[in-house]
Amino acid sequence: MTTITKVAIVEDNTGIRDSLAVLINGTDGFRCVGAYANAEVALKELPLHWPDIVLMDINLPRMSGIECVAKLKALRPALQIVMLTVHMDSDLVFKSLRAGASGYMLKQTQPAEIISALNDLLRGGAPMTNTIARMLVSFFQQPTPSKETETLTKRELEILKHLAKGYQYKEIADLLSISLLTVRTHIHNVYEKLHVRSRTEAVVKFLNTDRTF
Amino acid sequence: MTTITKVAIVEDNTGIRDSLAVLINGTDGFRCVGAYANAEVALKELPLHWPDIVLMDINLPRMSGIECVAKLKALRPALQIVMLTVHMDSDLVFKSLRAGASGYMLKQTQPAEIISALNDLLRGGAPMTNTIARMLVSFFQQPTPSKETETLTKRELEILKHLAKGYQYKEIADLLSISLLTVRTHIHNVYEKLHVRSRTEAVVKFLNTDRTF
DNA sequence: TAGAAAATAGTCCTAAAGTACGATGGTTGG
DNA sequence: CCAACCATCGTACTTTAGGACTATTTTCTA
Repeated sequence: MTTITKVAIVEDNTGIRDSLAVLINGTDGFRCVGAYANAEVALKELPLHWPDIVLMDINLPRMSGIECVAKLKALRPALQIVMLTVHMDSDLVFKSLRAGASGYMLKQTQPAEIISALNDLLRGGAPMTNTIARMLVSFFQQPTPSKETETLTKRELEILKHLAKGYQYKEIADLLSISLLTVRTHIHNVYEKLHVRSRTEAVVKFLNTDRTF
Repeated sequence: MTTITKVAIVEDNTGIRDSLAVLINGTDGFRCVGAYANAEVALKELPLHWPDIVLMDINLPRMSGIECVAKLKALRPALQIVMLTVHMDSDLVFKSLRAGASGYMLKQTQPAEIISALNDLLRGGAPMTNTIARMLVSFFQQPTPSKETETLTKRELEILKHLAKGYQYKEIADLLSISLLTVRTHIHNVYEKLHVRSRTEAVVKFLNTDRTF
């Protein structure tokens, strides 16, 4: 069985758009089923014949590619989208991913790599440049230095986790079958160890360090 | 100039450890400068002759590879560490990254790919399997569905951000040069829109959705 | 096994947060 | 132009959180 993967392109530069279309149609197993110059047209046309994958430019006139991704994903969550861009702004990368993009490539990428990115997507991967991979990894590494929560005891950490879920003293006391007063004592100790003075500060500090719950 | 990249191995399985050493020493530009069977020895020996890269097994007797990574990174932040493992548990992946690992590969990876992972690291990348890349991307995508914060007005969002920094009503009022009463009204409206009943709940919801600040 | 650390519980008091209302300009899109 | 929304400020009241202490019982661990 030779399944054809349908790919659509959203890119305002005519030259690049056509090159991509030629590249895709020239590759076995892929077919370009649509090429649009802006987000508005894409949003109107794509739902008529859904492709499997969309190559999306970020810099589009009026509505940005990121906004377009969000809207497309809302309509069809299974759609796979790879962002294409010239610059690699970390802010845009994260926004794209949060909007629902599954990959992020630079426009100057070699044609062969574009194709391997598509194949990667089909195999359940998330194609991206190595710089972007490092950016994502850095996001997780960053919070580590602040090891203040490591000094917390098990019980204190447990209570802090409940705090981070929005429970109030009395609720935590009931959940753990201990006195409200004990809960308060623990929380007081947590505040001292984390050098904070309120629930919210403690929770923020906790969420930024121990993202393991 | 031919710079040699020094690589060390921490792996309890003798066979795998030796294979890796042979592979590395057999590759131009790389040299295996140490191979240790457990975390304790590695922690003792590595600081004597720091390598550029460490290949770290996750499943080690007693102290886990993750803990070892954390300790090594604390001693030498510039050290690059790639985790090696048989299974791909998402929890372990995130914990490894948070501990300071820069890459994450499976043991059954082809020798050639191990080497290309090392090269990727040297070029500033973060070598990982495509499944793991997708896991990282999914982490950012996940929060998106909850679009409740989108209904907030600019002012409400602004105040919510201050709440998320731990400021209290009076401080926010002073910062924005408005009345404490106004702050309270805004926050009250935020609570209604987010369907929460306390600062902490609102902040948690906010941090889980709008990680873009 | 003695000492330290952790978990438990308490009182008294103050400050902050939250609820439930009402009200007034200003802006804006249909 | 008007309805809807937004930002602003207010009163009266209740509830929760937090500070500053003290104190007992468990549970580790050196």
